[in-house]
Parts: sequence; structure tokens; C-alpha cells
Amino acid sequence: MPERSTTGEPAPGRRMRPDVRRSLDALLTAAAEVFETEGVDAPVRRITAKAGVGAGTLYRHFPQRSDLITAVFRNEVDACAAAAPALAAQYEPVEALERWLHRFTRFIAAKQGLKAALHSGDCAYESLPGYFQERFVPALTRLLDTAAATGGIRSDVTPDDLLQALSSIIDPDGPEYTRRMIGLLVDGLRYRA
Amino acid sequence: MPERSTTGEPAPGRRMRPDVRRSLDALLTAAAEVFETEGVDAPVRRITAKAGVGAGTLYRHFPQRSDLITAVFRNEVDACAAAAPALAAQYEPVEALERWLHRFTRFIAAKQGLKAALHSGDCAYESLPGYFQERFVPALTRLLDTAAATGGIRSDVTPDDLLQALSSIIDPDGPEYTRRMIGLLVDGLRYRA
DNA sequence: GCAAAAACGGAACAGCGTTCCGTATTCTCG
DNA sequence: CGAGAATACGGAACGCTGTTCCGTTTTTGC
Repeated sequence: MPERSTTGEPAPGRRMRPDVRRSLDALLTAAAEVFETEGVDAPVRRITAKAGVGAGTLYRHFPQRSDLITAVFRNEVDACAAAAPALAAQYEPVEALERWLHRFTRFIAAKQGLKAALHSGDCAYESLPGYFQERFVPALTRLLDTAAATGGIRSDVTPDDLLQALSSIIDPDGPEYTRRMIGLLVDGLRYRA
Repeated sequence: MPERSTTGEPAPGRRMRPDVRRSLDALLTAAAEVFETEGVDAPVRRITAKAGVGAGTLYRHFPQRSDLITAVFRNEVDACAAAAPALAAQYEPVEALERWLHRFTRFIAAKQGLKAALHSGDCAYESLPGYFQERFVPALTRLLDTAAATGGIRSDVTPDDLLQALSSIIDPDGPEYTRRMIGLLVDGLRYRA
């Protein structure tokens, strides 16, 4: 028995067939766009249409709707986490940190539609908060450490605190507000340089 | 202009046409049963079938699904609140209180399906918590007062505290647990008799 | 009783998730 | 490199959903 995959990404055993790779990518990017504009309850057909893919293809890769949502979420978590080292290589430590914080808040803001699903009691989403932490804490830790090592910021703030604080900042409408708040936060970090 | 009713119950102006009365009652009791067994997302047709009523009839009285849910909820709140004076007339004060508390927890337990709707952000349900308080606080107040007046229980517990405590007791599965907890609670009330 | 008004039932429509299978692509091995 | 098997694809088809609409029935006011 070929062992139901249900995940879509890792491909542990053999290499992935190119057509599978193509339709999987198309589905994930299409779903990401649709979820962002119409929410995670958007019609399936809208996603398959945008991906240029048949309905059967979607259901073979993601038997449950939650599988697709989870996969998209993890994809975007990865992308956001991957931005940290990239920024670290391009900017000086404190600016890299600040830029990443903005990147992170954009990510959180776009994922507001997920909150309802997360709290819906559906156990299919139980793993998401764990993945969230698992990926973002190391990414942010490196940024904080190098910024602290060069004396740019104080060193007594934990990544968890910062992530928590950001998540609760994004609510009030207007990205301008968020922008100012992050500025304030970074200034606060600089205070004991 | 006949002024959209959307409520279904009060009938402020003229008396209600008998056929309206009939289909309204049938709809409300049918919806109550269906909501209890299948949750508030149950198919509309199941309700109209059980009520022996056409779809058009439902939509004329309850243009939005939330209207029907709200009406059923208020109906059952009323029924539960009305049980208080009835029990007070039939039993001695402390026993009446205890019996009503059980009645109340059964009500809460049956309404678990509503929690998701309440927290869904849909502003159609904003009035429900208010109605909940408005009806239950007076009902419970009378029970507590008369029980306290006859010296059966202490008099330093507010209705709000009690309602709050009960709402948080019902969760753990098994009505037996809830039963014991209420016994404990009433014993606690008796303590300073 | 008899029009006029109001409410009823249920067929009809559009949109949804999901399944199924004939067809096309890819892999494997001689 | 080519043939056969294995795998994945597309999209038509199904059943169920919410909602609207209108011909028919019930109720009212005179």
C-alpha cells in the first residue's frame, strides 16, 4: 500500500514526478492568493481555476480542505522565516531586525482569516501554532543575537516576548499605526545599547 | 410600509393571523429540535420538513439564518427563566434553587453549539449575551433572595457570580460530574445558613 | 358572502463540495 | 530507444445546499 501522503511537500521516498511538482506548486500559489483575497472559505473551484488544474488533482493531493490550508500556511511561514537570514546578509544587524519585524507583521496581518479556523475546535489545525513557534523563534533569535552582539540593542528581550507583542499589535486598523509601533519597539530595544 | 418584522414573536400592533401563529410555532419548535441534534448549521430543509412548512414561509419570517437562531435562543431562555417561579411555587426555597440550577445547566449544555456562532464575529448575535443576563439575573435573584430570607442559605453570593460559576462547570464531559458540582455548590451556599 | 390582502407551499435556480473514470503523462525495463 | 505498466490529470456528473419566485390557499374587513 502506497501510504497516503496528505502532506504534499516533503516527498520522503522517491523523487517527485515533474507533473506532480507543477500542479502542486500551482495549487499552493493559487490557494495562497485566493485565501488572501477571499478568506479560507473560498470556493474550491476558484482555486482550481486559478491554478489551471482539475478538481480531482486538488483532492488527490489535499483530501481535506484543512490539508490545503495547513500546507499554504506552512509554506508562508517558511517564506517569512527564510527572509530573516536573507535580510541579515544584506543589512546591518539592527536594520535587518527592524525590516524583518515589518515583514513578520505583514505576514500576521494577512493571516487574520485563519484565526477563526484556528479557534474552530477542528483538531486538524492543532499542529500549526507549534510549527509557528518552531520556525520563527530560531529565525528571530539569530537576528536578536547578532544585533545584541554588535551592541546595537539590549540583550534581555526574548524572542517569544517579541513575537507575542507583535501579534497583539497588528489589530488596530491602519498599517501606519503598526509601522509607528514597530519603530517604537525597536527604539526601546536600542535604549540599553 | 408594513415595517419589516424580522423578530417573529412580539406582534406589537394588530393581533396575529392564526396561520401565521401556527407556522411560526411549528418553525420554532422544529428548529429547536434540529439545532439540538444537528447543531445550528443544520440544513434549512430539515427544519422546514419537520415543521411541515414551505421554504418560503421560513424565509418570510426569518430572512437571515441568524434571525431564526436568535428567536429560538430567546425562546429557550424564556422557558428556562420561567421555570424559576414555577419551581419556587412548588418546592421549598433551597430545593427550588437547586432544581433550577440543574435546569439551567441543562440549558447551557445544550447550547454549546452556539458558542462558535457567538464568537464568530457576526454582529447579529451581539444582543444575545445581554438578553441572557437580562432574563436570568432577575430569575435567579428571586430564588436566592427567598432562600436567603428563610435562612436556608447565606446571602453574600450574587446571581452573576453563580451564573458565571455554572457556565464554567458544565464543560467536563459527563452530566454526573456536573450533578455533583451543583450539589457541592448548594452545600457551600448552605454553609452560613 | 365577497373582494382584497396576506401568507402559504414547493418547484426552480444557481452554486457548492466531492467522486469517478476516460485520457494523458511519466516511469521502468528490456 | 521504445513498449507496457503505473501514475496523475482534467472536467463532467452527482447530490446537496441556500434562496427566490409565483400560482394557490387562507384570512380578513366590509
